[in-house]
Amino acid sequence: MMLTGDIPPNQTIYIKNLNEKVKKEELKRSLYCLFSQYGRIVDIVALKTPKLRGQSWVVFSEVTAASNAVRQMQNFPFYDKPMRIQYAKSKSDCIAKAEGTYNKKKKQDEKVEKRKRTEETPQTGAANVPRADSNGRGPAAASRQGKPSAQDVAEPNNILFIQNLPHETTSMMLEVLFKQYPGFREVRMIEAKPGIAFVEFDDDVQSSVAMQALQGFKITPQNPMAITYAKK
DNA sequence: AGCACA
Repeated sequence: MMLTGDIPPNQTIYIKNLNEKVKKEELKRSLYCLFSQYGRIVDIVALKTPKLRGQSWVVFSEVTAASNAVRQMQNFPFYDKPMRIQYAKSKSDCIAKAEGTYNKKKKQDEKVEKRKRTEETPQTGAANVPRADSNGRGPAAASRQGKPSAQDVAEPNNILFIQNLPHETTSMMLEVLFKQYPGFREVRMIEAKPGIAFVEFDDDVQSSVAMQALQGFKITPQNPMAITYAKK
């Protein structure tokens, strides 16, 4: 159980060992899709600077959401690499700002302190790296109501389980909806069980994107789709 | 391996 080290809980999680080939915007979108099942996401930070590539911070509005995410998504294979998740070491700026405890001057001081420390340790060759990009807020904080409690959320996988469909729904109808998302494979319905369906994608990132996009979609006004990952 | 947000 060395998963989180001894870092105290934080509503921001720090993810490393991410696939560095994935472009920043796509990475943020996929992280958003994957982690929004645990709670409301306030911000996602990802930088591609040499020091920070392959890492991201996902900021939740609640510490409990972060805790569930740390446990349940630990080592989850994401773009072919297992995610390593910990709590972030410090509070995210966006949270400090919301709490009114953000202090710009203090931050600058901390930065020069850090710089000093790294300059004291002998550098092998490498000169100071000029700062590269740092744009991009995370995806807007959209929320979904009626979220199931995080402990009974099925493990993410490439097959979605759709419930609360009107009984007249056909697989053709669902196909039209789901095939607009990349990686779509097929819809499966069971004659004997109206109102539910399984939709398969090539991988769990793609299924997550579709889930996020179509969650709550109404085929009739009385039938908002309830999409979860299928149990294996 | 690597803890930022301007």
